[in-house]
Amino acid sequence: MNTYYLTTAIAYPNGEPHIGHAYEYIATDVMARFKRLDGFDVRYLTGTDEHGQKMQQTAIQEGVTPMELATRNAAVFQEMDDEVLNISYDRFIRTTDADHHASSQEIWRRMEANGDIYLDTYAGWYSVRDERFFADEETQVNEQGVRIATETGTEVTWTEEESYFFRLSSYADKLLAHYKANPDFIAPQTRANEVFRFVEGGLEDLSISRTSFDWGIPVPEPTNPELATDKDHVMYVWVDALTNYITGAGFPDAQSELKRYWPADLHVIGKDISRFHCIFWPAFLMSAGIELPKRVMIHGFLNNEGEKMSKSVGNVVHPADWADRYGLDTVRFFLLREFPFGSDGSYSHDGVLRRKNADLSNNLGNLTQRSLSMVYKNLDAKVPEPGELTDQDQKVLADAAALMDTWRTHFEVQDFYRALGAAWKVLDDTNAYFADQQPWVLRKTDEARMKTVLWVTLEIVRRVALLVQPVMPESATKLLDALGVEASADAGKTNASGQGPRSYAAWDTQLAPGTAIDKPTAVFPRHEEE
RNA sequence: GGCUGUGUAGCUCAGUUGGUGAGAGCGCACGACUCAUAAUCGUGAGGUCGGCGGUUCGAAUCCGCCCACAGCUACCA
Repeated sequence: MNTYYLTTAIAYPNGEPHIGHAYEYIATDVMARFKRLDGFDVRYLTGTDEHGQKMQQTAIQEGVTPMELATRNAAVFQEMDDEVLNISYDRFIRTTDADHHASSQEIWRRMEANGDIYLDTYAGWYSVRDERFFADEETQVNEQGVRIATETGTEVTWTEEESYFFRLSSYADKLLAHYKANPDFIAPQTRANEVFRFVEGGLEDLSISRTSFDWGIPVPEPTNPELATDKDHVMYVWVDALTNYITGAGFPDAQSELKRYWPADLHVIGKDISRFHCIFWPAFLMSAGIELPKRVMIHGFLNNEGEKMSKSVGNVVHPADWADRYGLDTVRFFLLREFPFGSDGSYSHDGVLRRKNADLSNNLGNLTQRSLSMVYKNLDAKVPEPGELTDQDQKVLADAAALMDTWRTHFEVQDFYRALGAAWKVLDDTNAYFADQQPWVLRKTDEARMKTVLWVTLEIVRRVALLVQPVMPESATKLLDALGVEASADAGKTNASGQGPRSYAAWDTQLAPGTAIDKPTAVFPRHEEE
């Protein structure tokens, strides 16, 4: 069976999850469910990135240990995945997991064995009060002429500390060659361009350890005596964070049954961390002699009515609030249907409402309801037997049948926006077809023809319902229930979804005449709110 | 400043390698129908395709300049 391994970025759990996190998890979930329904052996990894100075500082402020803080906050993310978003991850990895420690130390050893790690000093703006370094742009010179950290207002001084470095500089050409040979490695193109230009400008070696704090994975004992030191180093968090992707595939256990998943097919990330995934990560892997992931898909940020989401503006949306207000499936649908994945998006209450009422209630929901109602009331609640198909029947059926290939093509590049657009075009046409055929008139004049029209319509609804299971698992399941399609698996939640009447393998298994249906009820009620 | 993009109907956007009179969805107006979730179907509104200039028989689509907006320009994550 073909494997498909995909990941989200792991969240830094020093704050609460917001709709931006949810966006990434949902999109990745949709991709994972799609592949499972399409018969792939899928593994979906998500989790939390728990080390680093900020976690340690936050813990100190709150009077708990870093581990306690991490455990508490990781649980918040995991609960959101489980109880709010219905995310079908296969493992929720925490960078504090024991196997991840082993994995991170092993990739470090391999990079070292390849001669890419050396000991030197790292210089930067250091705040004694905050006990941390600040990047140049995180500092400013105040009115007294003293350089301070913008965030905390404390004085910073130019300081050097011992650090291990990674020879990133020697990987620029190799990276460029890889980008050129693998044009789909980074998407969308505009993000890829940014990465190319950055690398073309030359790369500096990267400081990959810290001695100024200890909340991290210890650097393993060096084998090369020149690297020996009496200081305690922990890994720079990005070394450990990125490595989660191979830990999730069983690294370094050569016997692991998870090994079949590497190289990953897809890393889904936000645009703020493209450099780490498109430059540092492949360089680390090259150094360690590990295959590179096949693709990094970079999504955009969500704006609230065109404005950046921020705590100070007070327009931060909590996923649970949205799910409660509109329904989870509506939220999932909206986020993928409203704007292209890879572009920034803007959401608003009116926008969600329009999508919900127009696309879900009026279009898909009502098409289902009007056709099922006629069957229920006039045809003894049994799926009718179609007669000879007219050109019009065949046209709409063929358009619906073509959606599977269209979706596969678009999903290959995570173009959920166009995939959904194509499906809704078919639904638009089907509503027009239904109105044009006027089955309510045929009821009195030509019952056989009415049966054909109703069967054609229901068959198209079946295909669309089957198709949209990854996007709206709950609602699609209700639609398939209403059509009397025999249940199989779980709408893409597990690999069991790859076969049976609700898998994509059943794409051409048409709706069986004679199937009993229940009294239809609205699957997508219009939005009601005071 | 440099680099990369974007700028098309009220809104969100499509528009292959330049070619019949510039499109879709939503929203809006009017009309039709009544199977259906006050849903659906049809018609329409007539937008200098950011601006100027150029190439061409012909450009939203190529070239140049300009304007506006966004992103990137490394080690907090």
